[in-house]
Amino acid sequence: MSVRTKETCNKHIIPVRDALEVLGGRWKLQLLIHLSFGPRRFSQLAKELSPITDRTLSRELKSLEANKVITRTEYDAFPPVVEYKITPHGESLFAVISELGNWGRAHRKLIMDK
Amino acid sequence: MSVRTKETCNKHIIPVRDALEVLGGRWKLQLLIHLSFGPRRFSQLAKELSPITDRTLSRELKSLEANKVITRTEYDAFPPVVEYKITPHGESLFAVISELGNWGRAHRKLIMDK
DNA sequence: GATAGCGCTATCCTTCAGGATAGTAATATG
DNA sequence: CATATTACTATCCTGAAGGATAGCGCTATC
Repeated sequence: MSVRTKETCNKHIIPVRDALEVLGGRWKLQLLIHLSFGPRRFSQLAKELSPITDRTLSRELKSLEANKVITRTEYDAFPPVVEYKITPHGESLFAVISELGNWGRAHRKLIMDK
Repeated sequence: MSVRTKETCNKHIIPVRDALEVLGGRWKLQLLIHLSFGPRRFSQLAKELSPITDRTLSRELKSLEANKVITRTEYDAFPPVVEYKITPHGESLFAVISELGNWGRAHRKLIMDK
């Protein structure tokens, strides 16, 4: 352990932020969970996550893909067929999601009880 | 396990969201980490988290207090003395913060390499 | 009497995530 | 020839988070 400069603090904080960013926003978590049940096509996700808009779904998928948490596979067909699928790296997120859920349940209990 | 209706999905998602909300935003995580080194006064936090504004610091502290993650203690003095301190419930967050950090570090490595 | 110190609150402003709506390419089907 | 289908993109708009700046109550010190 080194001294508590702003820099050493940030070194601890940045990876936490990175993780929070991957999960952040209104849709990424839901998206991930739906994809955890198996690969999905764009329109299928749009239905399952309704009322998400196409624009937003498209952006969120790109963000997850950029973070290598899902893959995008395009098949040569018309109308287009594109499949989204969780990567092993994406799977590894579920351990921490489950920890967040455990804390969240304890939290809810504490807050609710008087 | 029950069927995968929107409702059962949400039941899993909501506590995760609760946890993410407690940590969310630009400052709460930093605030928590600084408080993990010991109780702090308002102006002390303002300096340590500079360039946070008073307005924002005040709101963030209230949010953490409402979530019972910190306590606020007011001493009878002038100029005012107010002390903020992590609760045991707040301490319990650090386990999941550390998990987030671990995933974040692995993530950064994966994304950076090639 | 002016100024400083602490822990705020009030007002105004900017930024940005995400919603609403519409349009596109290329083919198949009626 | 019109229409449907799929996976998007383009444009415009709203609401909410958070920044900038100023002020307040009460006392102590110069």
